[in-house]
Parts: sequence; C-alpha cells; structure tokens
Amino acid sequence: MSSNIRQNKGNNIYADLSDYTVIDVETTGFIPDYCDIIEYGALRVREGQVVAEFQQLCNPGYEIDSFITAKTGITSEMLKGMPSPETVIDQFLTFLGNDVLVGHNTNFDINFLYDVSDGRLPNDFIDTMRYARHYLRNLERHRLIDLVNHFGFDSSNMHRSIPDCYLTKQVYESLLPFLREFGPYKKTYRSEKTDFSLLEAEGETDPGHPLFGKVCVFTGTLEKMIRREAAQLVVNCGGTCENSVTKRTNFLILGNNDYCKSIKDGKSNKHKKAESLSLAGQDIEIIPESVFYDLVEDN
DNA sequence: TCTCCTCGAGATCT
DNA sequence: CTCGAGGAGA
Repeated sequence: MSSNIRQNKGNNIYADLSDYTVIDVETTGFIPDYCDIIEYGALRVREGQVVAEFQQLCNPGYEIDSFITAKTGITSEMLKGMPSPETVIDQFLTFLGNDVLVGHNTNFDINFLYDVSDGRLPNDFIDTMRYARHYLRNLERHRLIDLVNHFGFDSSNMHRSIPDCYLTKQVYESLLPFLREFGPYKKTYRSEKTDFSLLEAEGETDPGHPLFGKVCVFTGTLEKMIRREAAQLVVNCGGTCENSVTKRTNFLILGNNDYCKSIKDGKSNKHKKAESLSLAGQDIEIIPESVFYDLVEDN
C-alpha cells in the first residue's frame, strides 16, 4: 500500500462532541510502510463518559527495537503468543464504528490503521495537536506531554495506548472551551490575516508615546510573534498598521527575510520603497524587530 | 485590493 | 504534514 495516496481517509475536523472514540496505537516506528502496530487502544465515549475500552497487544512477527521497548515498556517477550495486527484490525474497526476519532497527531494513528485495514477507515477525526497549536500558540511545544503538563494532569503513566487515550480525552475536553469561544480554525488568506483596521486598543493609549498616531508596516518574518500580535501592540500604543509602504507610512519594521529566494540583496521591495521615501524627506523610520519591541515596551 | 500560488521553517507520532 | 510569508495576476 503506497503511503501517500489514502483516498478514502476522513477529514481532519473541528467539532465540539460528547460522543466519539479516542484512539492511540503503539507501533515499531514512525513509517507505516516499514513499521507495524504492536498495540491497539481506544475508548468509546458517550455523553462525555467512557463506556467501553479496547486494548490489544499484537505480534508483528519480528523482534522489536530496544528504543521502542524503552519508550513504551512493551517487550518482544510480552508479544509472544499475541495475534498479528492484521487479525485484530476487523475487531478494532467494529469497535470504532462510525465514530469521529479523537487523537493527538491523529494522522499518525490513522495512517497505520488505514493501511492495515486496506483503506476501510473513512471516519472523520479530531487532532488535539492541531487544536493546541491553534488555540495555545504561546506554548513552546505541543506534544501530548506538554499539554498534559499545561493542564495539570498526571503524566506518570504515559506511552501505553490506554493511558494515553485517557489523557488525550482530558486534553480534548480542556481544549473545547477555546473552540466554543473562538470558533474553528479557518484557512485565511492575507486579506483577513493582515486586515489590522479592526483592531482596538487594549486599555488606554498614551498621546506621548512615540508610536501614537503613527502608521506601521511589517516586512519579513517576525521572530517573536506573528504580525497580528505585533499589530495589536502597535494599536495599544495608539498607532495603526497597514500592509504596504505608502506616503502615510512612519515606521517599517524589519523581520527576517533570509529565507525568501526572490530577495537577492537582503532588502524587500517594501524596504527599498521605504528607503526612497526616506531620502525624499518623508517622516519614515526603518527599524529592526528588536528596536520595535523596545519602542512598544516603552510606556 | 483580493485570490491563488510557491517556498522554507518547524513540529509531532513510535 | 501545517503554517506564514511575499509575489503574480486579475
């Protein structure tokens, strides 16, 4: 089974559910083409309560690597006499039924299950990692362990399928309030991402602040935050943000543009335009990101 | 101005 | 894989 064509896979969805099934599989490695499931795990949830569990160790037919044993605690010895992954998949699919499947980095589990079931896995699924990356942007990392710690759950018993399913359920429930408040993530184009005109100041603005009444424009990738967050800081100081350098522009904030292949001399088109406007006498300053943060914090 | 495209960076699962 | 960024083209 080719791993990059999984036509009948379900969709990765945003949904506020109380009936679903949590899944987690342990495997011999990352790549479905070369690795196998060694443990199935699932929890059927109805009205928010676990009403059934499915747990089964499987023997892939070869010794498993020591680093898998170190990670999961599953040894080759434990798998002796266990059924093969292929002989368990039908029971597992029956357990899943038509439920939406909840997991952490669910694509990983789905791809293994899809392949071993020969494509009989059309269930839509929910990925708590994706939710967390969207709603908990301030977290440095979004591994299951990071979310478990963030929400204050007990992480002492991780890396087997059933305990991880329970933790994933708790994490999903903890992320639902964010979904309710902010709505599902929508793929947005720049027009929405960078429409800063609707931003309102959080708190009082200081007319004496250097950014008060000033028009700011960003170029390049900011190191410390996305543009919308930086734009909010500007608005909090009484300034506004726009998307292109014009005769109104007072500050151009330079992010990192190293990656951009089309920029050959280290300066973006916005940068060049700002320089020419500056030479023409316009009140425009070109400042690096670090200076920008000093400015907005100066209040 | 708005939409579509491409590119590079970074992250998660065992 | 997803996401944010600039740029082309309408």
